[in-house]
Amino acid sequence: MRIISWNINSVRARLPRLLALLKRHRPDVLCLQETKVTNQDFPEIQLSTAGYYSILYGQTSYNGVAILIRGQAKQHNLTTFPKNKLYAMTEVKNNLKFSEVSCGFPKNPVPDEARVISACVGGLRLVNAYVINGEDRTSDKFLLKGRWMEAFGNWLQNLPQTPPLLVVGDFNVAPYDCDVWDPKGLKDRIHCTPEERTWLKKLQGQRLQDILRTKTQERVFTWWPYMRGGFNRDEGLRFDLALGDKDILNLVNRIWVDKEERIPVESLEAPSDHAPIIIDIN
DNA sequence: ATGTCACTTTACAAGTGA
Repeated sequence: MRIISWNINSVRARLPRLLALLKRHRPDVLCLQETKVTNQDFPEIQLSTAGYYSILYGQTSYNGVAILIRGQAKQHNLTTFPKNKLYAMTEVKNNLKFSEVSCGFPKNPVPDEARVISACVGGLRLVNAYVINGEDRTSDKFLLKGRWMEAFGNWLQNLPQTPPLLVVGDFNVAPYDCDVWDPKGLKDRIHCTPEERTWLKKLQGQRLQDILRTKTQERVFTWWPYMRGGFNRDEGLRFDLALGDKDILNLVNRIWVDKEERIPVESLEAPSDHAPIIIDIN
C-alpha cells in the first residue's frame, strides 16, 4: 500500500499538478494539507474522474485537510463530512474501504480551524494533520502552537492500540539538526526552536516514531521557502513527517521525498513550497 | 531579513498568513 502526504498549498491553484502526481505514483491514499477551500468548492468531481474518492474537512482561505482514497464511491454526489461525526464502513468501489472518519479532535484550542482529519483505511488508523505554524517565538501564535500540539498529542496517545496508528502531515517542526539546512543560524527561528522540538517529542510520546529517521540519518528536506531562491540553493527544512506506531516500522518498505514535485516546470503552474512524502507499506 | 506565493476584500491594490 502506498500512502502520500503533501502540503499542496491550495488545491485549486494546483489541480493539474495534483492530477499528475496521482498518475505518477498511483497512491492508494493521498493526504493533503492546506487545501484552502471549502468542501463545497473542492474539486471532487475531477478527482473522482481520476479514480479517487475525497474525504474532506475544508475551510476558506486557510488550512483545510483532505484524504483521497483510490476507488470511487457508489454515489457520486458532493460528500461533506460534518465535524466529529463518525461514519460506519463505507463502500468504495474497486478498492479500499474506510471507516471511522473524524474531523478535528477533542479539546482543540482552535476548534474552528480545519487542521486534522482521520480515517481507518488499509488496516491502519490514518491521521492527517496540519500543525499551527506559530510565526515566531515572540508571537501569541507560538504559545498557541504549543497548546494545540499538547491537546493533539493527548488525543493521539489515547487512540486505541489497534489498528496501528500512522500520523502524517505538516508538523511545522524540524525534529533534528539534520532536518535543517543551517541549524546554527536557524536555532532560534520558527520550526527549529528547542521548545517546538520538545512539544513534538511530547506529542510522539512512547508510541509514535519518526519513520524516516528510523531508516536514514541523511539530510532530507520536504520544504524550501519560495523566497531567496530557497529551492535552488537547497536551503530547506524537513517538517513534513510520518509518525507511526512501532508495529508499523517493520512493515515500511520505503519512505522518501518526491523532490521532483518541488521543481518549477514551464508547462505547469508554480509548485507548492512543500514536496510530497511517499510511504510504501506491506 | 525577505529575491515568493495564494488568498481575501465591497476588489482593479493592499493586507494577511505562510
